[in-house]
Amino acid sequence: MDIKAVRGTKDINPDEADSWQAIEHIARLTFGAYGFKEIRTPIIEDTNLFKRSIGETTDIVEKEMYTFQDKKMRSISLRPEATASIVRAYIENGFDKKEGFVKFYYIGPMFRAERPQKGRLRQFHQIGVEAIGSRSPFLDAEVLLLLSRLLNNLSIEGFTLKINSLGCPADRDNFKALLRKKLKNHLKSLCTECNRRFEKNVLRILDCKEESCRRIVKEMPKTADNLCRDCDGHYASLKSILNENSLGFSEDKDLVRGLDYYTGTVFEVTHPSLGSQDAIGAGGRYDNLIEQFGGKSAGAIGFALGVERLLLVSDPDKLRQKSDKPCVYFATIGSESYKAAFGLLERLRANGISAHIDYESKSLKAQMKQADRMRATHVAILGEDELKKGEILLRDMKTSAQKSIKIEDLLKTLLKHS
RNA sequence: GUGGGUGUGGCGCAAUGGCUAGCGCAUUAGACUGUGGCUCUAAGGGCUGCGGGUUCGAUCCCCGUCACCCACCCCA
Repeated sequence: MDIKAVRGTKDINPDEADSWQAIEHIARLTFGAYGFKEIRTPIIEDTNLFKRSIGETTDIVEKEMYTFQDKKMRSISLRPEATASIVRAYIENGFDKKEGFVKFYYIGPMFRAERPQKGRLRQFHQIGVEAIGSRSPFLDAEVLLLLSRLLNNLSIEGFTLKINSLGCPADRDNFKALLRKKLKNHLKSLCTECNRRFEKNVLRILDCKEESCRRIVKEMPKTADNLCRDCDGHYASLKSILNENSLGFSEDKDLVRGLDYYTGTVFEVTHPSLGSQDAIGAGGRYDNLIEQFGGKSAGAIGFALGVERLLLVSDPDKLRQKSDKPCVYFATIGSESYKAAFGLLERLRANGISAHIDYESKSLKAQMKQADRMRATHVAILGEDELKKGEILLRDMKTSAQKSIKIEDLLKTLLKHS
């Protein structure tokens, strides 16, 4: 075929979909325990929503969005992330005027037109949470505890949680000015990219991986060391709450995020097995965003996990919940037996038992093989002899034990196993 | 967007400027006339990513293109 899935997108086949469902299931249970409720927002949004939240000069908005004009010439974009949509929905649906404080989670596809790489697709999927309506450091702590709990529940090991604080917008402006002053004499030693960043987004220089830049950055002041009293107190409280609750983390004073709306606490979870795209999740506070969009001023914090990246660091066997529910395969010999067995399928299925049959009149051996391959717990063998006696041979595939039972007792016997 | 690598049955990989493009796994069938996993035997399955060029002849060499992988970048 000459038509293929578009660049950076892929199919999730049933085998893999099992793992997806497991991740989503575990995530929903974990979120539920922490009081988060699902919210589903549209995949397309007004382009301005992203321009004004993520920031016009960020790479995401500048060159990675799927943007098009609809028939009325409105600029529409596929969402590159979910926080902006959720803040929009929070305000548009009046949550700021009602309960004020909400905990939302979401699961769904995001779109960024980047060059595909391992762990980086153009349509990728995120699982995330947003808690809106509080500035308490206990909320920061809870969200981080939730993040860590979720990763544990997913049996993911060996990750690192890094945290930092950027401070309030005023802190950030002061810090940017301070940083520019200190960096001014070093411009010649910084890479060309950082020279551009100096004007565009000074904070990013702290993040540069260039060896020469890193040496200079090492000597630079840190955001977390230049916080106002409130922000410093908030950050200190968060750290002590995390310690009191035994959550391991490491402080990374150079951690900055690429989206403009972040303020205060920021964090990132990385996994060493992922290579260069090593962030499996990240997030932070955005205490200014709700107000900025015209809502009632409210603190907020959230994170997002990349599902494809979670899968890369997950063990599919550990994810797959071992179901001990019976799964019955009907093996038949002869057309009369087949007809009878076909009718029995319905009886079992109506009672929630997974039941299967072959459609190609294969040999008994082939049917057994098929049953084995689909991990059936039982095979119900029905031949002309059994049919005449009104019995059926029930074989337990684990123990290889089989016994003849009355056909009408089949359902009862299987239900005993579930 | 930049640089490098790869592209061969469903999957993982060989091979050579020239005879019918091989192997492992998987699939199907048989050995075992009504019984899965192990073993053995056999069979089916390929426009060698796509397009062009060089050549008597290209899977191999060259150019383009597409896709994937790795790094940069960015980020989840």
